[in-house]
Amino acid sequence: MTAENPTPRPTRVRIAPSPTGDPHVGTAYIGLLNYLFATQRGGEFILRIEDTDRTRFHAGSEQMIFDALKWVGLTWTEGPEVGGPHGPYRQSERTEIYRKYAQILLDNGTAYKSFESEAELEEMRRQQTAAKQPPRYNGAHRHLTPEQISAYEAEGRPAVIRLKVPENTSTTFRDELRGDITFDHNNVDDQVLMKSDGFPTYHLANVVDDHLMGITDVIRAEEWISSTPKHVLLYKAFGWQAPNFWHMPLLRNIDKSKISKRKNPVSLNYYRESGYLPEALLNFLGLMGGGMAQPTEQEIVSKGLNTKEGDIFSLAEMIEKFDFKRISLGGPVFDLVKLRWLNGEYIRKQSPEAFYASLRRTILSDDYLQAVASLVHTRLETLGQFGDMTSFLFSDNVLPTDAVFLPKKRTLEETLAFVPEQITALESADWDLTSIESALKKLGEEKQWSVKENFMLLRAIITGSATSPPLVESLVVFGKARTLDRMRRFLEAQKKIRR
RNA sequence: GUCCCCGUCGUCCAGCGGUUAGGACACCGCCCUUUCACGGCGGUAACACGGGUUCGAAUCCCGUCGGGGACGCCA
Repeated sequence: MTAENPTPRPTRVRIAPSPTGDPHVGTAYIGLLNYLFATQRGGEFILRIEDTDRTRFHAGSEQMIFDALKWVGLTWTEGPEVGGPHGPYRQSERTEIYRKYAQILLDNGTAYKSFESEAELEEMRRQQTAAKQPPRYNGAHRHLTPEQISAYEAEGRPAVIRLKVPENTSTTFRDELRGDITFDHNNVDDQVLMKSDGFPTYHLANVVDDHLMGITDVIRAEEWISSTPKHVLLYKAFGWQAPNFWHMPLLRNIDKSKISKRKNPVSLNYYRESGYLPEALLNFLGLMGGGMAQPTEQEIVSKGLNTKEGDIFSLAEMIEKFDFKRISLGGPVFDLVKLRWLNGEYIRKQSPEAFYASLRRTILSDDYLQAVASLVHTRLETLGQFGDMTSFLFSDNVLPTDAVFLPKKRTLEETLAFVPEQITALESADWDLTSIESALKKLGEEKQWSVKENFMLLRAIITGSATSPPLVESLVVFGKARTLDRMRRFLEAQKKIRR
């Protein structure tokens, strides 16, 4: 049952991000790891878009993912846009393929149709949870007769296709970092493989695609361990050789929970827009998990290294020295403080020309400066006032005093409780004038905050002042990632102050 | 609740049966300096706990505890 690897195949790995929002730092992390793995073995690193969830699909997301990965310096040889021999590389364009393979499973008895509605399933899980049972599909439609199936279909009831997990056995697979892991099938659910909308779930799609695309090694985050038995079962059901599995530790927040936007800037756009150098970010990501050997004492002496230089390395050095067998399994905390130090090291090492070029590429780009200029054009009397009016757009630390941000008729408590609501509203807004404005106004109406209170609070948080260029226009210029980050930092700062 | 993974300074890593348990970030002190930053020097700080195995355990085994993840017609 253990995945053996009798015939050596050329290494092929992939990352499979989902276009549901901003490009995620975890995507860059897993992307880096896959890239290193492939490059070290002379293999291929491919990019596949997992867009099978229509409800979470976000239009601009795919392009942002491409841009962000290129920004950090990763390149792939097959993918959407690039093409390749195993396309299409967008799962939404492969639905016929999944349908065909789902039918194979139906035919060979390793999957079955299931007709419960989502509401019924929800109720089932609710009862199980209430009874302190693990929530799990109860298998009611596992053994439907052909007649019953026809009857349901005649009724026009939508069906999903589920994996028929064999009873009274277990699945063992090898994790290349951890060794054998066994799951009793009592703890493996009859996972939905095809949704009623005709799209596959991740589980089916990733197995079919990985096989068809010749993926030899699946390097993904640890959160996938518990669904790996389902994938192994699928490979078996198809009679395919399973790839090797490498589960990487999860990046963590300061409190050790899985990294999340609530507690940590997680959008790669944030890092780009607030002036992190891509080499520094990549270097930092390479530090997470400890795949790089630290220099020995002799090396430090013979090469005249500063001790801290053991933490500083380029992509090329990672390709040369990164060792997957060295990866430590404890989830690393993504520590912004150390990232900032590292970034500072990179900035200090730049030539004056390179440093200036970096500024011109980001915080002082023509695009940015022009956008900022149009914000204050009619408001200043001398050009010298430009800085006075726009400094908040060029600062990283802006903190309003109570007197500035606290609305006259609101308590501190309700104000600090309202800010997270603003954050949530802005998170789901497209970043343009009308979307931002309507998101904020809608929230204000729901929560009985006047437009004035609502907007002045936000103005204070973002600009540090009660006077500023037009708020929403300023937010558009400042950018979504930085705006949200500033709001979260405001809350953090308040928490510290009040403690 | 069930299953799975993990457990060395606050954080990131080193250690892989015998070390005064090492480095980096952060923090503290001193030096450099018109200020700040950089830089230099020094310091505080960890093997979760309990049993084994062994002449000897941070290192191997078991248990406890702790942390995390998964349990979706999300990925």
